[in-house]
Amino acid sequence: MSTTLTYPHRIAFSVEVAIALPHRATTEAAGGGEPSPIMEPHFPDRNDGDDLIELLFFAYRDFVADPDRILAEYGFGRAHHRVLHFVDRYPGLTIAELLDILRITKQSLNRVLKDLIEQGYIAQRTGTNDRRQRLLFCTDLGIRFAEELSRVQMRRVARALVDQPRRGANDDPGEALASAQGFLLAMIEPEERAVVTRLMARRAKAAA
Amino acid sequence: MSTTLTYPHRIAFSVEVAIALPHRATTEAAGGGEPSPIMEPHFPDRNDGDDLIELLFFAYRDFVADPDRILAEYGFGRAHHRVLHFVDRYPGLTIAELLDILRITKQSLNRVLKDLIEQGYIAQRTGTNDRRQRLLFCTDLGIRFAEELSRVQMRRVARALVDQPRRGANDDPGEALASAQGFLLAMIEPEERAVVTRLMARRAKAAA
DNA sequence: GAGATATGTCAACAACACTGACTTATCCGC
DNA sequence: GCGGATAAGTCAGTGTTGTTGACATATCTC
Repeated sequence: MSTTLTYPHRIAFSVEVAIALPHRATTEAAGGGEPSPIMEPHFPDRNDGDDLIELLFFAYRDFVADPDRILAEYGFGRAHHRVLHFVDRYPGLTIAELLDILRITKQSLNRVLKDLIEQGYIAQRTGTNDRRQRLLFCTDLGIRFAEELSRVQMRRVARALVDQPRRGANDDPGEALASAQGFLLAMIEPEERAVVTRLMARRAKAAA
Repeated sequence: MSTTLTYPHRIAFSVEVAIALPHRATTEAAGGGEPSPIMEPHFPDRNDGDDLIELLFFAYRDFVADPDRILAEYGFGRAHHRVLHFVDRYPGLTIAELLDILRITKQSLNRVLKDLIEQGYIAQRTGTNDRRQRLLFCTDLGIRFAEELSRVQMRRVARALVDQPRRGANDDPGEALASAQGFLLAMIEPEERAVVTRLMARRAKAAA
């Protein structure tokens, strides 16, 4: 069986220019007299940066539109999805951890969490180490719902890696995956990157 | 002057597995009898897809947090930013075009647009070809404000391309830019990709 | 036992999206 | 030039999701 990869849309705008400056220039080594400015990376052509900013907007717009359609059928919103997703993927998450992930207030979280608990998608258990904590878990119903929502987003992401226009010899979707993960991770606030990787490592560990 | 590129955070989770299937398998060519299923791309390891989904969430979360801080000082919100951004980058945009970009209702747009017009950031001109249209332009004030908001996002994106962990020989930030643009474009709804590239091409043309 | 911490809750409010209905100005085809 | 379609503006009501501020309860830690 022969298969063909199709690249339906090639990028029309210029991508040839590179970032001129590294994150920090090591000018300190040169001499002692000059002040040591932190060199900011920048785009030689502003349009490149703007294109990326806009593409992120468009990508996210369509990325959330998929689950939104399903959520509407259930009478839930995006906020419910986010909670369900993280509880599904990180069983035993505490309220405090969830608040730090979502960056919302306790009151905002509680509203949607209460909906999900009352309707049987999420269950709470008192922490064993610390009985003040409420550990969050998905019920079977919750797992199935999370799965259904995940499916459409997974499909879009997988398709993106396949459809993604290829540059030169870099023709491997595994490369595309690593590349996309690297870029998105680097978009996260630097001090927060370790927090995110640690969170995700937790999942990898649980699977093993 | 010698410079060093620093790669502060390497990805800890596995990225070695590839997408198994192309967007559409051309099984139609083989025979007539079998139904022709549309083969969906998928992840051999679900965790890879989930990681990407979560990274997109975290990246977007921090990406919008930058301008949000500035907007709060001006008494504006995210919705104002989106309008200002697109009007700034695509002068002469019509209401209908803006609605299609933002995917919101006329009423939602009007509320924030009115704020921006009243406070002198955006001006309207009646269309010349079609006098029903209201063409949108940024005032000098609007351009400066858009620039200020753009700067922080541009900084994050440029830094991401430099900080992004490199895979093998692929050590060029220009490559990283093209790669990120390709991925994000491919995340857009397929029928909409051409619309977006056409929009962006408009800007490239205007610059020439 | 005292203070810190994790969580839950009440109330009010703001931003931003929605629907539905209606108006005005303009364009385009006959 | 008339009539229907189209671009835009507006009024009114509603829902989701975020916020602040204040306060209660249970539990941990010292």
